[in-house]
Amino acid sequence: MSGFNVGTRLKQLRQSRDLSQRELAKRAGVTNSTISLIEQNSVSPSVSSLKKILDALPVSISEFFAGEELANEQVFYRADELTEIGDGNLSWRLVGARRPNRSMSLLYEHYPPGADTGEDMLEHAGEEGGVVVAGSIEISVNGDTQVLHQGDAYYFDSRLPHRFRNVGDEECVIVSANTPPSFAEGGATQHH
Amino acid sequence: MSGFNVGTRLKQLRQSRDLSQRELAKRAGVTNSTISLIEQNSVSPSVSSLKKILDALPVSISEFFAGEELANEQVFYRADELTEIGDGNLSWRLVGARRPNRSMSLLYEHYPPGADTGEDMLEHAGEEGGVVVAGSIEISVNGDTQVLHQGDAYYFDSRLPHRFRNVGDEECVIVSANTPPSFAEGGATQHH
DNA sequence: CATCCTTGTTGAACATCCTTGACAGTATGA
DNA sequence: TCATACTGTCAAGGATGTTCAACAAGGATG
Repeated sequence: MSGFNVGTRLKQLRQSRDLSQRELAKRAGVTNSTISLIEQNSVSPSVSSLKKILDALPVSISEFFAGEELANEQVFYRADELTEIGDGNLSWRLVGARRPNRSMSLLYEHYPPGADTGEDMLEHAGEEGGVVVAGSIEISVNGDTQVLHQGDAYYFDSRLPHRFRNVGDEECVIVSANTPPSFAEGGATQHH
Repeated sequence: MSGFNVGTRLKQLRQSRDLSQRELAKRAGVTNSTISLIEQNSVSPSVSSLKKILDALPVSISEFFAGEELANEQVFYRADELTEIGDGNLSWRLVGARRPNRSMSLLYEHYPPGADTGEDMLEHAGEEGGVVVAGSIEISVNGDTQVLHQGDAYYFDSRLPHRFRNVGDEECVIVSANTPPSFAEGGATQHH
């Protein structure tokens, strides 16, 4: 069952946009037969063909493939069920399992006064964003440093070097989300 | 530039896991030649082959393709900069632009007492999760109904029918994240 | 040094994907 | 009714992806 139903997914997307196989094919630069065969799962398209087709919808490839699996998973998490991944310095509570087959990870972060994410700037794949729920925090992204207060928010590409530090004198609470899940790997070297 | 560098990306992933082409090929059930050719971008693999290979890493296909574009985007958002998308009934504040080329959307949600997401159950592609920051909320997912309080959290596949309702007598505040971005499409019909 | 193992690459054969061009089914209108 | 235009499907062959088997380069061992 490695196949994943590419055909059905494509058909849904095409029909939701009210396109005929021929119309989509024309925009994508392939033939209608290609679309037909793929939709019937008669062939497993090459990535290049699929990309051409998705570009014409338009739908990103990652979007196309997002949202497989995941069912019969835990939905609700009581406050004391969140997995603690703090290191004494600061407290991060992860919503859900540590190696979830999920497209993002959700964190409930608590920074005591003076806490930070370490000396080095963090850089990793994915995107992250969050909302400051209480207190204030100093965030540096790609050389730009700002202090955010309650109700403020941030969002950036995690490949940009970044760092968090609580420069206030009260605890800072942030709810944040990262994609792809940063805490998926076993290693503890990579924070945030 | 429709190609996207599949080969380089695969090579990075393989090497980061300290696998040889032959070892990965063996686990994936393909030949080392296939890996070699793909990594050199000499061919654009079929989806089925690529999936076999990624399964062996393991890396999800969507993860593999995630993280293009996005740079020079706004990073920090002051509380009053969040785009309001409430409908009088409840207040949702979106972190970032309305049609971002992003892998998730981040929301600062405020449910007054009695507010809900409407009569019908919501169902859409993607995943969503959140943390209750203040107050309490009743959430139904796939027939399972729970009341979450401050510090509690949730995470589920958005294709499962779901609904939110504030059954308490104080405002409920939630920070939530959705993927893929739910508010990407222009239509206002689809909530959450 | 030779030997052995591993690495990644490549040509020829084979398997699969993709296009060409035709076909049947349905709907609209003259 | 006939014509036209649209829909999706399919067989045959050309184009592309994949395998098999051989090869060269590098490291380790003796």
